[in-house]
Amino acid sequence: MATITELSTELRMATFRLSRRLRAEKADQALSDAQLAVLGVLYRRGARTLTELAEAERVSAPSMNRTVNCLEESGHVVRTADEVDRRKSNITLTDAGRDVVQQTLSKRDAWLTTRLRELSKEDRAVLARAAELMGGLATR
Amino acid sequence: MATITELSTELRMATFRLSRRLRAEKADQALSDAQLAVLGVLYRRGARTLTELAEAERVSAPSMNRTVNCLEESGHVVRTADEVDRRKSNITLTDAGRDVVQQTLSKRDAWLTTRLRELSKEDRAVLARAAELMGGLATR
DNA sequence: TATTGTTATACTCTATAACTATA
DNA sequence: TATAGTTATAGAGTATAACAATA
Repeated sequence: MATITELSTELRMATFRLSRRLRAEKADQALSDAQLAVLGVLYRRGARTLTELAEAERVSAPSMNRTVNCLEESGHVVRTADEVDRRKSNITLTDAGRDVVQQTLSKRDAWLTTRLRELSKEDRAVLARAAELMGGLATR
Repeated sequence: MATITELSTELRMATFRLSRRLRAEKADQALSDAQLAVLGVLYRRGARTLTELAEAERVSAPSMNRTVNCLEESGHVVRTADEVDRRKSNITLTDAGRDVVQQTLSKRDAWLTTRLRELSKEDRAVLARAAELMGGLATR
């Protein structure tokens, strides 16, 4: 890779290409991408407030509120009033929500996991570090 | 990174996150992602019919029809009746539509280049290799 | 006053079903 | 009959503005 500009173009194209390919592999049609993303955050990081979820997904609070409402109505999450700060409500996964995450994550990652297995250990280490860096780029 | 499945999840999320951030860099904020994607198809592949655009973006014909209507009203595309098969209409970019695509591509690269300059030479090398690997994954 | 969450409102994207025009 | 496009209708995700409750 000769220049930073060239790296930029290559990384942009590779990111869009992989993103598009991964989106095409969407397995569970019952839940939307936005809903599954929220369940994923709660699954990996535990209970979160509405504001925290909105920031994590970089959407507005009213937008996240609507998504959480849907998830609450479908029984995948519950709101619990915060004991200390009563303005807050902690949003947690129900057993059903946890099951959905566990059952769907493997489906969503099946395509990618299969391809990652074909790579060397060293290449996977590169991608692991790259995932961290890409996450950092996006939040800067 | 303990398992390949975990790497898969992290890489997928990082890819979606960076993809989303890059998509936010556009020449005209009034254009949605779906609209810009259609302009991109027309820019790269030339004139297309409604059905072809719907298939390219994997959405229904009515959904694409609505998106094309918006683009037509904003002056980014034009419909031209097909001379041979009068059921069809060929959708083409206007000069304004072409400008938006070109300006958006350079704006995205500019954003990414700025962030890449803040990284170490080693981290950029990781991303360069990762871009190659990601490209390979997507085409496999 | 500031923060957290919600409601009100509006726009886009998405879909399926049904319709029109043309082949 | 079949195909290309459109209209009708409805649900989800997005936003901003304004509000209520609490700190």
